[in-house]
Amino acid sequence: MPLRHGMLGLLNYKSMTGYELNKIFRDSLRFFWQAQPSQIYRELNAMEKDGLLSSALKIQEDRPNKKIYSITESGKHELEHWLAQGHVEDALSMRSAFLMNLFLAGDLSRDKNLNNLKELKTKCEQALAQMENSETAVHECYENVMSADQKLYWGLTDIFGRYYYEMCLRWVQDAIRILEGWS
Amino acid sequence: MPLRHGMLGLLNYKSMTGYELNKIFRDSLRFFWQAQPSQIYRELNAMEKDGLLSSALKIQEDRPNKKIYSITESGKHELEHWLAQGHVEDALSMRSAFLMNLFLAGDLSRDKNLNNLKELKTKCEQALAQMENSETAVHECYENVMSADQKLYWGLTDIFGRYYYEMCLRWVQDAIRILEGWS
DNA sequence: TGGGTCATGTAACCTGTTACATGATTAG
DNA sequence: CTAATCATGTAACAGGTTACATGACCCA
Repeated sequence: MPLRHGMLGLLNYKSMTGYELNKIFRDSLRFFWQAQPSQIYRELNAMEKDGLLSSALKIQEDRPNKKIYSITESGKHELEHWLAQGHVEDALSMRSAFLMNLFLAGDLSRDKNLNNLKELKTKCEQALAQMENSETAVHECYENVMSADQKLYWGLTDIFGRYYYEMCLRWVQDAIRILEGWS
Repeated sequence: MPLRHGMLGLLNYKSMTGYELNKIFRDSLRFFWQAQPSQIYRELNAMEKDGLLSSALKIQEDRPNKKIYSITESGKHELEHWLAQGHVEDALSMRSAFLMNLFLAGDLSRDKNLNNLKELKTKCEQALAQMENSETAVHECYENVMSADQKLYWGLTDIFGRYYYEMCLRWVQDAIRILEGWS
């Protein structure tokens, strides 16, 4: 359950609200996991019911009240147990509507397919350009809360992202060349 | 709905049973989409109810009876419409329990993390080795049913798979070097 | 005689998505 | 004056997972 354990891991850095968790998923973890606010709030309830979290209501006057969640001992054990698994099989398996589409794209005109691939090429370039700035994103957010070890592993996921986008760009360039050369 | 349209696309090659569809997902499409038999049978029912498929019962004596599904005109339109979308945004977004794990792996001992990465390295090498033989898999299955165009696009997904596994291998080698050089 | 293939599913559950609702404050 | 931010959720639905059930045939 990566959503649950992702949230657990973030709350292990520091206690926070559902709203803050949502921002982190949206701004920093979106490369490898996406979550809607509705899902986060539902999961927080379930996790508290399961004893992995405790919550404290903070009453505010100028802004809406907030519920600050903290990880419990039981939550820390659960997190460690999950982390030890490694989830290595998962790294090589993907689910891609895009590849499904491409696999079946023989029924579509080559022009349309070329256009789609060119659009993808642009997206790849944009994603790579954005990565140049992203180094700061998590950094700024956690500079003070993350240990050297934690930064190291964050860096490894960042490299994975770069490699992935570079690979996609190389692939889409090759694919366009093949389709164009083929007509 | 990639499952639905994937099934539609396969039934556009030729009519077949849920059992055969399941085998294709398991043997040929598993790189970019996975599906349980239960899900396939449920979806077949829904698709027939929606008028995208028709079915004919074939009674057999030595083996269990089978229900052979065929794509309808309405199903072909639906498929074309879905294919035209391209689903390009989807290509760059991933969901990976492995990367979530790694992102939070700072709480785990470096030894355990190194072991996990070495296991991944082996898996990458195996996946690449398997790919050498895979060229035959879909080929044998569809040699006769696929048009030249269809084979072309199948080839592009195959190249994507290769590139992906190669990228993973390069990454995991770098990651191991970084972790080892760091202690 | 035991395990694999053929062939169908059901039921319960878990996870993810979409649409909606509220209402104050603050910055442009 | 308008849009964004803060902060919480609910309800309904869609899609994916796991466990189970049936029963004959074929091969070692």
